[in-house]
This record gives sequence, C-alpha cells and structure tokens, in this order.
Amino acid sequence: MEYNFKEIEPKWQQRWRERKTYKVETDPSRPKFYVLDMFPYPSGAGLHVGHPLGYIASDIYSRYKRLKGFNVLHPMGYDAFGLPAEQYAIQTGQHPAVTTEQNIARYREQLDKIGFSFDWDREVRTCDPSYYKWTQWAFLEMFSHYYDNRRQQARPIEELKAAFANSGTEGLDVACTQELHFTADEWNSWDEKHREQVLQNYRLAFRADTMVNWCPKLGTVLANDEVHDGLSVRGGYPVEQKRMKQWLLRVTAYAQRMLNGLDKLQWSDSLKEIQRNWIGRSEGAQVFFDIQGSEKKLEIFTTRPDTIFGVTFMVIAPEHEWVGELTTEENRAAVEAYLAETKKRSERDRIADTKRVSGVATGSCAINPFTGRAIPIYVSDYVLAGYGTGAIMAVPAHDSRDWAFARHFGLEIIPVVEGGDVEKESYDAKSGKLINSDFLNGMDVKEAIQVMFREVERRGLGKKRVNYRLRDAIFSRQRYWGEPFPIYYKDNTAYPLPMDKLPLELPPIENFGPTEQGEPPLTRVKGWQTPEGYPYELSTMPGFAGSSAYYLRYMDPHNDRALVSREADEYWRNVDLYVGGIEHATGHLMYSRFWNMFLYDLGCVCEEEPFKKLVNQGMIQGRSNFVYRVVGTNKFVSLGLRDQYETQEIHVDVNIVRNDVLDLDAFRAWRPEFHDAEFILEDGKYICGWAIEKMSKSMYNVVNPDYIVDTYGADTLRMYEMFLGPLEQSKPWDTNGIDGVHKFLRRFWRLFYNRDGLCVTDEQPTEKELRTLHKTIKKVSEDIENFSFNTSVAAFMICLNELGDCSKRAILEPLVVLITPFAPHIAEELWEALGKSGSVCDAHYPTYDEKYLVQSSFEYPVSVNGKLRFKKEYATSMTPSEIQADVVTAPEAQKWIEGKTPKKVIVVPSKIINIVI
RNA sequence: GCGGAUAUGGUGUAAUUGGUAGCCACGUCAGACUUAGGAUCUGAUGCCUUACGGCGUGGGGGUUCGAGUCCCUUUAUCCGCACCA
Repeated sequence: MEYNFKEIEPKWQQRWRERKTYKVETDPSRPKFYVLDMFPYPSGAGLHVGHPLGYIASDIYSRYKRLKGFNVLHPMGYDAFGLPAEQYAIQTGQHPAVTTEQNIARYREQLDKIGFSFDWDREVRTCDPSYYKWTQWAFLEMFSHYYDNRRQQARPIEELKAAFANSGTEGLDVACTQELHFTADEWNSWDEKHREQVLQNYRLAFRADTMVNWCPKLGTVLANDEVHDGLSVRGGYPVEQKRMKQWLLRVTAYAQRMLNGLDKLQWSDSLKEIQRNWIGRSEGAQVFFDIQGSEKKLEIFTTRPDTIFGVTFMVIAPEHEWVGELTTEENRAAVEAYLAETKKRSERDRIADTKRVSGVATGSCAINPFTGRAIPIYVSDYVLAGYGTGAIMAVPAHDSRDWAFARHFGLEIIPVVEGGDVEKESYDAKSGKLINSDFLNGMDVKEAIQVMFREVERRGLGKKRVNYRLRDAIFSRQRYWGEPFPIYYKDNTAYPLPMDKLPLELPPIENFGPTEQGEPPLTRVKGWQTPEGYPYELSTMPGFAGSSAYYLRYMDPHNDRALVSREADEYWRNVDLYVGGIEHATGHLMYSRFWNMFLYDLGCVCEEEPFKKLVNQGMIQGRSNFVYRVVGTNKFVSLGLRDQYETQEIHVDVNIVRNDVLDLDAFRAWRPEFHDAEFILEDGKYICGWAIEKMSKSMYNVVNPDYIVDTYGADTLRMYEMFLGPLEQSKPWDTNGIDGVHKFLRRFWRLFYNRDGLCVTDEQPTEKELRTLHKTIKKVSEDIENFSFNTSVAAFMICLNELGDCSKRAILEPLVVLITPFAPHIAEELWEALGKSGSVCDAHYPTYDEKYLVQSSFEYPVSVNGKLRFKKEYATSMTPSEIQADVVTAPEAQKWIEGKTPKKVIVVPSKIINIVI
C-alpha cells in the first residue's frame, strides 16, 4: 500500500473539522500557552508559498506544546480593514465589503489545505462591527484619559479638569502637545468650547493641527511608519508635508515605558534595536538664548552643551513659528523667497539632496549666554521643525552640518574640543579635552557635558531634558474602508459618542473611492449624523487600529460586554509566542505595545507587554528562471552555450522548469509566440539560468502552495518549508529539494506498510534501535524548543537512515507522535493504523531515557601553558566504555597522567592524536 | 553618515558553541532492478594531484596546543534610521 496523501489529507482535515479537534476552552487546571500568528490582510492575490512559512512554524510549535500537555490557544483571523483591502477593491472596481469577503473565503480554503490547528471558532475580522465596537471603545477611552508623567500612568481626564479648576497648570507634569500655563481662575472663566480646546492638548486621543504626511494619490494622510523614503509604503506614491487638522494618538507619552519594556522581552536584538532607534531617546539640555532687541528667548535643544562656547550662529527651521518675527525688514524679501523655494521641494527632494547647503539670514541676532557675544540667526531646511524645538545652536567646529553651513556662509569656526583640524572638517567625536571654553578648559567632553547640565540649570538658562524621535501617531485616514470614529461635532467641537451607542457602524455607500480634494468619502453619505442631527467625524481609523488589540479579542471573541473578560484575560494573560514578519517593527508592534500599556493602565488587562516572545520569520523570495533567445530568431540556447551567441534573457514560468531543466513541450504551449520555438541543447537538455528576485507575477516566479499541496501533499509542504533553512533567515523558494522531503515521508510510510499491507511487528527493538529512537526524541524536542526546525527535519531523516527497515511497534509508536507537529495528516493516519483510538493530537509526547543515549560528556587532559587542565567533551557516536578505553590506554597519555609532563598534548574528542614529549 | 545582520562545496545548509569542517538533503556520476521512468535501491561526490600529498569556512592579521566559531582590520551583500542638533 502506497503513501496516498491525496486521500489521507482531505480525510483528516474533514475529521478535525467535524470533531472540533482544535477547539480550545479556558481550563485553569492546565497550564496555558498562547501561540499567535500575525493575522493576514486578505489581499486579492491569495497566498503564495512565502505566506505560510511563519504559520507552519507556529503550528509546529503549538502542536508540540499541546502534545506536551499545555492548553494551547492558537487562533487565526483577518486584518480586513485598511488601505490594502481598499486599494484592491478600487483596482477591481468592486466594493471592499464584497472583495474582502471573497478574499477571506479564498484564504480560508488555502489555509485549510495545509492542515493548521487553528481554533476557527475564535476567528476575528477587524471589519466586523462586533469586533470594531472594541476598537472604537478603546479610542473613546484614550479620548477620555490623559497621561500623568509622575505616576507614569494614564488617568481619567476628569482628574485633570479638577486639577485645573483647583490650581491651573501649577505643578503639573503631564504629557501634552505644547506646554501651557494658566491659572485656576482663567480655567474657571472659560466656556466649555475653550476648555475643550485646551483639553485636546492633553487627551491621549486628540485632534491637532500638525504637519502630516499627505499622499495625494492615496487621498489620505499617513503615519510615519507608513512612509518610507518620501513614498507611501502601500503603492509607493509620493508623500508631501502638509499642515492639517487630524486625530492623533499620544504614543509619545509612553515612549520611555516602551523603551524600558524592551529589556524584558524575548525579541531578537535587531528588532529591539529598530524600536529603540524609532523611539530615538536622546539626553540633552534645553537652553534659552536671548534675542537682541526682543523680550523673547529662543529655545533650543542640544546634546552637546559642552560645546556652547563654540556657538557662532543659530538656525531655525523654515516652519518655525517665529520666522516672521525674527526677520528684519531688509532681509524680508530674501527670507520669503527662501521659504517659497523650500515649500516647493518635496520631502523626497529634501532627502535626496541632503548635501546641498541652503539657508538665509534673518537679520536678527541672539546672545550666546556664556560668551555674551551676538550671533546671527539663520533659517535653513537642514533644521527640522518636528524635532526638538525646531531651532538649534550651531557649533561649526564640532558638527558636520553646521561646519558645511558655516563654510558656505563664511561664518566663524571656533574649535572647543581638541582632536581635529577644523580647517579641513568638523570634529564630531564625543571625546577630547575642552579648549577655548573658560571654566570648562581641560575637562574631558563627558565630564564637561555633565558640568554644563548643572551650570545651565544653575544660571536659569534652561533644563536638562530628554527628547524622543518618536512622534504621535496620526490616526485619521480620509478613506472609506476603516472604523468610523465614535465622535460627533457640536459647534465645531468634538464630542464622544456614549459607550452604549457603540458600535457606530460604517454606512454602506456605492461610491467609496477617495475624493480629489482630500475630502473623506463619508462626506458623500447623506444624513451621516447623530439622531439629534450633529454630524459625525468623516475620516476613518487607520489599518493599525484594528490590529492593535486583536490578540486580546481571541481570548474571548464573543463577549459583547467587554473586549475581554477578566477571567479570560487572567488565564491567557499575553501571547507566549508571536510569529510574524519584521516589517511591522515600527508599525503594528509599536502600536500594539502602546495600546496594551494603555489598557493595562486602565486595569483592563493584567500584563503590560502583549508579546512575550517574538520570532521573525524571514521573507521567502522568488527564484526566477530564464531562457536565452538568440537575438532576432525564435531559437533558444541552453545556459552553458549562450556565450557563443548574442542572446536576450527572458523570464520563464518557474512552474514549467524542473531542477533548472526546461520542459520543452510545456514551454511551446506556454505562449503562442513560442509555439514553434527551436532549442540548442546541451547534453540533450535545456538548462535555464536563474536569479533570486522578489516573488511576483511579472517575474513568473510565484509558486502557489495549492500547487505544492496537490503535487506533493501538505505534509511535504510543511516539512519542506521548514527544511529550507533557519526560520529567521530570508531565503529563496526553491522547489528543487522538495523531492528529498517527499521521499522521506514515503520511506517513513513504508516502515508501516509494505506491498501486503500493514507490516508493524511487536518484536522487541534492539539496543541500537532504541538508541536511535531516544537520540531522535532528544534532538527533535530540543530543536523545536530552539525554533531550529530545519535541523529537526534533518534529525528525522537521520533517524530513518539509521533504522533501516525496522517496523517494530515499540519504535514506530513514539516516532508517529514525534512527527505529528510537522506532518499531522500522515501521523493521524498511521496512528489509526497502529490501532490507537482518538487523535494523535491528544497523545503524550514521548520522553527520552538517558540510559539509551551515549554518555553525553567525558573529560580529557589538556596541557595549557604547561599546566594540567581537564576539559569537558561530548561524544555522540561512542559508548562511555569506548571513550574511557581510548583515553586511558594510550601509553603517552598514561605517562603524562603519571606526572611525566609532555611538551605538547593535542587531544580531540574521542582519541588522542598527537603527543610530543 | 550612523546602527544591526550575514558571508562555509555546483545548490540549500550542518557543526556537540573553541576540539577530526561539510551532518541531512538537492544536484551530479557510476551501478542494480526494470514494462527505459520525473519510480525504487546501492555506492561515490569540497578543491588540486595518476599517486604520495597539499589546500580549504569572503580577504588580511592576531590570540590559542587547536579558530567556521574569539579579537583587530578589510571587502561584499542585505536590513533599519537618516540633515534627530
């Protein structure tokens, strides 16, 4: 009887469905384990072989944990709202609700074929009103909370109102957009509208007039992580800076906590580093500079207060609010011309063109507070409005940008740290002795910085401060396919919808496309207002809104009274293992942490961090194949002979190429133009060239998992994807090696079945067979724990090679359980064949017995600089007695051990190979 | 520019974490069986050399009895940030 995956796989998939094998319930009597995949956007293209990589890994891990006795939560759902779904809908001219539904059905069908152990009863969809009710709820909670810096916690806005009524802003330390100062009397004298405007400065979800990334082509604003190199991540369209009134989330309030939290997480160092960079904490000083002939003081931020004696000019950003004021009459024309020019340059131009020095003098001067000298103030776009205060003190001797600027405008360069030659370039290093700096002279840079922090505060010039690169997240999108804001407007002031009115459902509309003027599509809905006639907010929430707390919803997906019940949250707590792509490092993984910390402050969840351990699977690239057409003919020359002709490289569909050998008939049939193609072969074959490229339709290198499942079966696909290489590493999909894995499964099957049928015997296994079994159990289990799935697949193959044709029940039974996480279908079938009742998913994971393993370590003598040392070693291929004999009986070693010290001893694990006496 | 990662046969990779480099596969070659096949099984396969032997983990240097592994340096590729003061 042959291994017939085509019969086995649908059979077990159907049984799992019928028996609800993967249904999971809260069960305090058992330890929990939560394994989560990043849920997919159901895009129109369907899955390719790269998508399931992470799902397979997490499925192996969760099946393993289940066999180990854990109560495993392993859910799946769809991130169905947002730009990708909407762009696809626009491209196909269908309504996003329709395409999303279709795409989900397609995804589900593809996922089911691979045999995942998801509990589909817990499926969530972010576009489902019963789901986004809780997205809206969280938003309203953010709207009605502010952040108390002293307690490091979100607090109800009512407390802040009470504080304002009592003592104004006196003694306040809270997260805000701008530092405001007012008294209790002032607060109490304001009307509701004015108070509300002030409160927007403190709410965690708030409306503000800020510079935003506006993408005209997508017709919406984007958050910083959705823009890369001045282009939108989705679609790659140009993005401009624009001042607009938008909803934002005050994620910056949590910057320090998000930074601190990283230390406790089991995430890869590179991912933590990306988040650290994105948060971008820098310690420095805020310093106020007097302005000549003005009451005002120009505030700057610097990380190098030690260089203040070298400040010879100041620069403010073109968007700085004092540009107008600081510009003198004689300079006004030049400044305005410069501002106009800067405005024209797109974000992308500015990035591409960082070496160009440009700027203009305002005509005003500031006073260096330490030297008392007047220094000119310039405007230049190398200073960013959004970071720090939008103004800098320039130290040309020790900052390369300031140096370039000073050179360009002929400004003075005063070195204040020893070490470089400021005539040639600036000396930016943070080391050296201070010079030309009065009381700082002779100090080291690090010491001088600390002294200056104190000195600046002592003289009342400013304060030591921490600055973050992280910006508040822009939360509105001028699009249709997203969660509506539970907000309405009365007299231009935003009011929250009462909680019992949630969810506020997205109204169905025919024309959902973006409008040209940037008006949200919801503008088109007549009567989009409260029953009292107040208009609702017209923009919708961004994609990351719905994905920020979905892992919590899986714990209790049908609860209509809370996002998650206390009971479910206290049992499942947080995600033990999260598997997904690194591309979400600065997006979803930041927002989720922020969102979860906020819910933690509210007391809604009991863990501050949502994802304990995170594994980033690598990307699967495509492996394209090429044929070489002799120019001007319809002749194709094989790879090895192409140098003899002038050829043109053409992509060929990888599905008609096998091991780089072209299927000639399939090629002729592929496209009409190749119908009468001729070939110049080498060794009777046509060899194709290849290259690693992105997996995409245009390169003809897309491999669909359905095709692999049809040809080789899901179990082969699962094992092969793991066998391909380390999970975290990006690698090309290469179908060439898949036969090896498939052959392994067939050989495995043949241990159970021969031509006559089941051939499993009850014979006692030999010592050698038991050793192989126990070694494999140990290796495979350890490898799963370490996410080294490629080596565990290899361990199975070694096991099979060593077993030969051993068909003994005592060996095969544990092996079936061992292989279940990797190849669940074949495991179920064989488990049944062995006469076991129930699913192999509920079996006990086999444990290994040390006594069958070769002594794992022994010690041997080594001479290190004439001193005797014993070194621990490991052996896998010899028994302890063999090792002992080798070491002890070698006569030279014997002598050495007796005290006749040799000059040199070279020892390798199992035998002494060289001793010099 | 700053930060992070990677580099091993024709290919994907492995290496007990400082101890005989190349496990397991793919591919290739040879053989067996055969209804000649994209089936199955057996053997060989890092490179140079007829052989003896030599060389070999991107390059160079170092530490060590011993380095793919540790240190310094350099090159290439990938990723993140990027006028962040």
